[in-house]
Amino acid sequence: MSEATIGDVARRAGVSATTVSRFLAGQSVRAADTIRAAVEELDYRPSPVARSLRSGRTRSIALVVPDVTNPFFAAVVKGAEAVARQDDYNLCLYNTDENVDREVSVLADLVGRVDGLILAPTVESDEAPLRAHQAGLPVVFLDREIGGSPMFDAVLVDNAGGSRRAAEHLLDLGHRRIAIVNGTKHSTPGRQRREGFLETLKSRGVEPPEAYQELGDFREESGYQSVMRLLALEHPPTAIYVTNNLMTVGALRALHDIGVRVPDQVSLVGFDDLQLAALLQPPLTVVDRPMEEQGALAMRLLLGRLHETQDSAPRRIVLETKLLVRGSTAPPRDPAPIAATRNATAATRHPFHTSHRRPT
Amino acid sequence: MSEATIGDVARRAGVSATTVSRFLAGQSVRAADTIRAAVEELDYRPSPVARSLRSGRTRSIALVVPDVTNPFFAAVVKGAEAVARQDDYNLCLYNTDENVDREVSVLADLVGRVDGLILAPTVESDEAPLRAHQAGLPVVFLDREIGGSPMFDAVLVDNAGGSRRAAEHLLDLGHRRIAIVNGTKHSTPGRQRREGFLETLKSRGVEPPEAYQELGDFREESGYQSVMRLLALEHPPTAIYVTNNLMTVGALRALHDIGVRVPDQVSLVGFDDLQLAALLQPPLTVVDRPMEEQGALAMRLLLGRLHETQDSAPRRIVLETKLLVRGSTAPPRDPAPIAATRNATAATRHPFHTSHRRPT
DNA sequence: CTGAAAGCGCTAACAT
DNA sequence: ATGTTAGCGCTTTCAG
Repeated sequence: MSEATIGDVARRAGVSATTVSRFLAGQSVRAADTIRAAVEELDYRPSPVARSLRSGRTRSIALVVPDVTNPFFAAVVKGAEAVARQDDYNLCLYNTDENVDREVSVLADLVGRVDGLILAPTVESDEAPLRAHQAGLPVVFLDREIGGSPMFDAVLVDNAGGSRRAAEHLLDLGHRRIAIVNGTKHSTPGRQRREGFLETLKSRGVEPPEAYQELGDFREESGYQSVMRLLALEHPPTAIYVTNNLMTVGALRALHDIGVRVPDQVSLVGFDDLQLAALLQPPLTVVDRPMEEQGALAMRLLLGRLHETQDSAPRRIVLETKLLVRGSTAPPRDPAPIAATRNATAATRHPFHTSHRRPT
Repeated sequence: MSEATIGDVARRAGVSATTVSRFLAGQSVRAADTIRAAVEELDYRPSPVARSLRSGRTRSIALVVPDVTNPFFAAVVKGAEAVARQDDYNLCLYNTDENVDREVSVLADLVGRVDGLILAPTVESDEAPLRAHQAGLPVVFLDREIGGSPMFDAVLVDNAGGSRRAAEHLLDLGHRRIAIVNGTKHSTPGRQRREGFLETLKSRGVEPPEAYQELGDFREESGYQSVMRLLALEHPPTAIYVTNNLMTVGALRALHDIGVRVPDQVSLVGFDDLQLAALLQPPLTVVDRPMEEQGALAMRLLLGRLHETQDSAPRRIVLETKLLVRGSTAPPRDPAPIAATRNATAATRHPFHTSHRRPT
C-alpha cells in the first residue's frame, strides 16, 4: 500500500488536482488546511518520476570517477554528495576503473538520466564528454580535463606547482639522481605532475635519464613494479617522486620487499596524503591538497550552472597543494666530498648527465 | 539539439510509435531496417524517465552507507556499482556520516526514486528501513542490520567469529590484561564484535574491567581518544583490540604520539585490513574479510529480488573473516616468573580480576 | 482563486 | 504485423 497520487489527495480534499499542485508549489489556496490534512493522512509524496517527465529535470547528478577505492576519490565523493543533498539532488556514482571504454559507455547513457555531470576523465583525448555536453548536459571536470577544454567548467589542482615543490625539496636536500614514477600518460595529472617535476629539475640542471622515468597507471601494482625496476638499475636513484597515492603504496611495498631503507638509501615523496602516511616508519613526505573540498566545489559549480538562467563563461578553479615534509626524505647518502669523487667517475659510466647546481 | 522522441523516429520511418516501440523491444517488425536507420540518424535514445513513469521502475538502486571514506565502504561501493552496471542499473549513493537523522531523511525520500535499497544502518533500532520496506521497497542490509529483522535480506560478516579469532590469538600469546575499543554500541558490528570478543575472553577466564572497555563511534578520533585513556590508566592493558579500521588508525596515532612501542609494550589487533597495514612498523595484525565481494553480493541479492516473480524467504549471507597475524602482536612483556610476582601484587591493587587460564 | 484540458515520452490493450 | 487509444502522475496553459 503506497502510491497515493495527487488525484487521491484532490478527491479527498474535495478540490481539483490542479489546486493541490498549486498548494504544493506554495501558492495560496483556499482549501490549504484541508489539503494539508489529506496529504498527511495519505502520506502523499509527489512522484519524482512524474515530475521529471513534466519538467525535464531529474534532480540527479552523475559523478564519474576512475576508482572510488582511491582515498582521494572517496573523499571527493563524500564532499560532492554532501553538497548535492543540501540542494536536494541525488548523486549517481559511476566507477570506470581507469577504463576508457567503460567511461564512454557510461557517458553515452547519461543524457536524460541526470541533469549534470561531474567527470574525472581517464584520458585527455576522450571525446565522450564533448558529446554529453553537446547533448545539453552541463559538465564539470574534476581533477582531470580533456584536451583543449577551456569551454568547460573545471575544478583542478595545481599539479605542476605541487610537483615543483616536491622537486625543489629533493634538490635542496642535495639529490641529483632523482627518479619519477608517472601516472597515466595522457591524463591531466599524469602529464602535469610529470612536466612540473621535470621542468623544475631541468631548471636546476638535473635531467633524469629515460630509465629514471617510469610509466605507471596510477594503480598500486604499477608503483610496485616501477620501483622494483628503478632499484634494479646499476645506478639506482637516490630519490623517487611517486605521482599518486596508490602507486606510492606500491612503491612502499617494493621498498619494503627489497629491504631498502628509507630515507637512508632512497628518499621518497608521494602525491596525495594517506591516512596512515604520518604513521609509517619513516612518516611519508607527500604533496597534499584539499580532497573533500574539491568534490564539494565541483558540485557547487555544477549546481550553480543548473540554476543559472543564461550561461556565463566557463569557470576554472585551481586548488593549491602543500608539501608535507615528514621523514621519508633526507639528503642523499653520499656526503659531499665523497659524492664529488663518486659522481665524477659515475658520470663517465652513466647514461645521464648530472650538472652541478646553478647558483640561484 | 538532442531529444529525439519515439514519435520523431516513427514519423521518419513512416510507421506508428507503437511499431517503433515494438522494434525496440525486439519484436519482429516489417520496417525494421527503416526504423533502425531512423534511430541511427536521429541518434534516438528512449527517455529513461518516460519509461520509468510507464513501468513504475527506475532502474536505480540506492546504496546508503555511513562513510564512503572508510576504505571498507569504498570497496563495498565499488563492488556494488560494478554488479549494478552489468545489469544496467545505476547506483545512487548516499552518505549518512553515521548520523541517524540524515539516514532517516534520506530513506524517507527514496520511495519512487529507486527500485531497491542496500543499507548499512547506523543503529539497530532504526525504523526507517521498515517504513521503506512497507512502502514496497526491497531492502538488503549490508554489514549491519536493524533489530529483529529476519524478514530482510542481508549480507553480513561473522563479526563474532572474527572477534573470537582475535581474542584467542591474544590469549594464546599469553595476554590477560586485554582491552577493547568498541564501535557504535547499537550497531550490529559494534555489538557483535564486542560480544564475540568478551565471551571468548570470559570462556578462558579473562574478564576485562569497565576501564578496559572503551566506547568509540567507529571514527578515527574516538580510536585516538580511547587509546589515550587506556594508556593513561594506572595499569594499562598489554593488548588492545580495536573493532574497526578507522579507529585503528586513531589508535596507531595515539600510540605513536605517546611513544608506546608496539608490540613490546602493547599488542594491537584491528578489524578490517588497511592498504598500508602490512607496511607499518610493525605490520598490523588484523581481522580481514572480503570487502568488494560484500558489496557485490548485496547488489546481486537485491537485483535477484527485483527480478523475482513471487517473493521467497529472506536470504542471509554471512561471510567469513580471516585473522592476518602480522607483527603488532606478541607475548606480553613480562616473562612468566616476573609476571607472577608482579601480578600477585598488582592483583591486590587492581579493580579487575585476572584468573588463570583454565585447562581446555 | 479555481478547474478543465492538454501533454511530457513511452508502452500495453485492444482492435484490426 | 500494425495502428489507435488511453494513461502512468504531474504541472501548465487557458478560461472562468
